[in-house]
Amino acid sequence: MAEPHELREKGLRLTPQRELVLQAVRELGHATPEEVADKVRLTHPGINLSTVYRNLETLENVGLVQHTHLGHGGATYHAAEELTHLHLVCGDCGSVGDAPIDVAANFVQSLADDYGFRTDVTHFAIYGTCAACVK
Amino acid sequence: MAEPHELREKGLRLTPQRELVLQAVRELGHATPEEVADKVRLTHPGINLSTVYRNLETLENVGLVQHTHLGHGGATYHAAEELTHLHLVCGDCGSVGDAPIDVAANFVQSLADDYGFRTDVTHFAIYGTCAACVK
DNA sequence: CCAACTCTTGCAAAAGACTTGCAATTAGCG
DNA sequence: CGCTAATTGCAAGTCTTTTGCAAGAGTTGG
Repeated sequence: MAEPHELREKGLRLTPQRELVLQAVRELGHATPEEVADKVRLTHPGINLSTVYRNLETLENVGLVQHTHLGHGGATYHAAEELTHLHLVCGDCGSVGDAPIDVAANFVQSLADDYGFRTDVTHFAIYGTCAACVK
Repeated sequence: MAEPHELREKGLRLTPQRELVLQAVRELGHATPEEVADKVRLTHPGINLSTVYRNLETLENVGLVQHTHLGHGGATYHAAEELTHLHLVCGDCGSVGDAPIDVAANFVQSLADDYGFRTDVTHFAIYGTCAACVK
């Protein structure tokens, strides 16, 4: 096995906690630190919440995960591979839908052209009312 | 004077604290609850922070102010009249720029057409890097 | 103008979310 | 195998926002 483990490639130590946190983020799609901790605890009950927070931060620094703000208070984490969509947060029912980034392409372009603003379109959630609640 | 004071029209009691909070939000453009409290305290030192929180909530319920998420943790409040622009939050320098809503018109339309999602474009901040920091 | 009825305020405590200091543990390297 | 530095667990701490409750006001009807 010549697979140097992605974590090591990033210059990180390979600890079970770290792997579990990354795996949990990937499996959950998007989740708060608390949810990640719960997920991890299913198989590894002893893990500490601050370890989860620190690992999320570390993993974000090396680009394996990323966080987004879904409106309320806390951040939500995603695996980097998954950041190919926008989040449509419904203020009524709280659901989080997805939409491909392309939908925003023109918008992003306009901001760049008119304001010189380089938009990180995956970082923010789009807030509104989902189709189901509009009815 | 047949002016029934906008607050009373909304069915709210007219208290000095309430007026001051509303006025502070209007003068500040956009501000966190903490900032509103500081502003109000300049002229009315005794006001309690929880009163500010409660009034912001009350004023939001009747539609005189509204809150937006600018990325980090806390909410930011705006006078309802002012919600005619987007917020461009720079992740580098933390500045908050404005852009007219029109820039997002196409984007909003696409989301409505393709996903039936009715976007509240003023509720979320646009995250990215401002022109100054891009350089 | 007064009394009664609610809505509001202040205060203090509490809850929630995240951070930090520190000692013990452990991964990675020679 | 043994060392060094990164990492973990734990506890305490910070910061922001919320909540319970009694005291204090704004309103309305009389």
